[in-house]
Amino acid sequence: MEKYNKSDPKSIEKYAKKLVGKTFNDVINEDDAVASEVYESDGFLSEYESTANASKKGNKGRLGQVVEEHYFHYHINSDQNPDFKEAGVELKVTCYKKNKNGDLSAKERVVITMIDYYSVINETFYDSHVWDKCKLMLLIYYLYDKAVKDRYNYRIGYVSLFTPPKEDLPTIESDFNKIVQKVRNGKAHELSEGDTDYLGAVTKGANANSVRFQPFSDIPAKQRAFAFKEKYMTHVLNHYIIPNKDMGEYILDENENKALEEAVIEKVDKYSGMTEKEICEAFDIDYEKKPKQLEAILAYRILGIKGNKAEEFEKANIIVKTIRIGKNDKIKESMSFPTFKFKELVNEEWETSDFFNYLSETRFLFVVYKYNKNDELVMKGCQFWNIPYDDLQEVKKVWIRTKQVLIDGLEVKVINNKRYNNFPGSSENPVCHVRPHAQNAQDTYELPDGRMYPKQCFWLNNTYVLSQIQDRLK
DNA sequence: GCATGATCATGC
DNA sequence: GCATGATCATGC
Repeated sequence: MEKYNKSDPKSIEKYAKKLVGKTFNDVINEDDAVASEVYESDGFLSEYESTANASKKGNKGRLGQVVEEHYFHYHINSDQNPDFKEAGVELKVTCYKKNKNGDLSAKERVVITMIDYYSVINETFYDSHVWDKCKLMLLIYYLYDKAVKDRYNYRIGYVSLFTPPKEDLPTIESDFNKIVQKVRNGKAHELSEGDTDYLGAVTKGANANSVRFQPFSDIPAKQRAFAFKEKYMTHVLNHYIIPNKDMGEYILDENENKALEEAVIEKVDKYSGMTEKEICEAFDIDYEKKPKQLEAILAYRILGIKGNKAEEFEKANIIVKTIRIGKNDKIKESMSFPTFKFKELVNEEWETSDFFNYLSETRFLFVVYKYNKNDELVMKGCQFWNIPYDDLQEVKKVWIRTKQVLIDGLEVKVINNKRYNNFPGSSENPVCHVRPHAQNAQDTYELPDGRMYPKQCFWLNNTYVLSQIQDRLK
């Protein structure tokens, strides 16, 4: 007798839920009789052995194969159909982790399907291949644990069918359109995960040399796949897979039926031209007390958020940055980022470095204010931004120089109790530079040669940031 | 006025 | 206590 009805999603889910609490070794061990039959008749044994060998090398995705072969007993298909074809269900085995504070978060993106640059340009979202593969997924979440040596001993914690909720669909559709538009513009090689909110174009291939042709340009583009981004999957886990979690605050009403970015720009635009003081009055905030970070607070109030956290920004990995343009039409300060550890940076390569990942995966919301003649801050509006491909190549130069300076040994001169160094400065590159970012002189990290030195970070040059602000906001 | 070093303030 | 956003301070 069949253990589940392969044309009924609910039946598949019910059967799959019995996986909760099991490790992958449990799944294999409990599968004795059937498995050996399969191996004998299909020659699966050799294939399984190669799987085991691959997993020792840390090959990912193979845990999914264990569930497919040893629990559902279907052939692994690499064809374009959903895994459970009759039910239209795609199986995704994915990973979550427990943070120090006890919160759970997704450990990885969920890759949906490779992007075929030639066929995707003829698709619209709801008849696209990617929608076909993500509209109904069976998510099997296992807990990542650094202490567990054998990956097959990871334990499955949650199993659930998942359909992207209605309120996310306009945003996901808009993400899809942005990606496809870049391909149509012959810019597939400039795609970046930071271009979009929930659905991203993630690089997929052995290394940076895994490239493909694209239809409207001769420039080879990296292989990429559609994927739900990591932060989006964290949200899915905490709000749909695990019920009853505190729901947080949302910018969009469930029935608003708008893509996130469009809705945000619209809301903020309603206040453009108003002074900070006037916006305070509109929201009953005491301007005379002038709380710190007032500009950031106002941005959230305008978006209908009482606190300083919007669920949509969390799940799209959007960071809000306030920008103040001076009366002289210049931005006074450069833009800082998290500090880096000297000893870690020297062991990184650019393509896999922290800063590369941060810049290419993060999307920013610039909220722009400008000082008027009376020295009042006036709201100009907002824009979403992520670093353009060409500019990221400039950052790469600075990053590589920084690494070389650390390898050669940082040169430090002390003048008037200030330590001057030879990290790349702001006149050296149009896009970014390296500068201290610490609490004080004692707030240090160790250099590769053992000296302690004040924490530093990469900064985007103030002139560069200004050049990225849309004219309508200046 | 700009480049660069230094540090404050807030919130978790 | 620390990360991070924000801004000050100094010298050329």
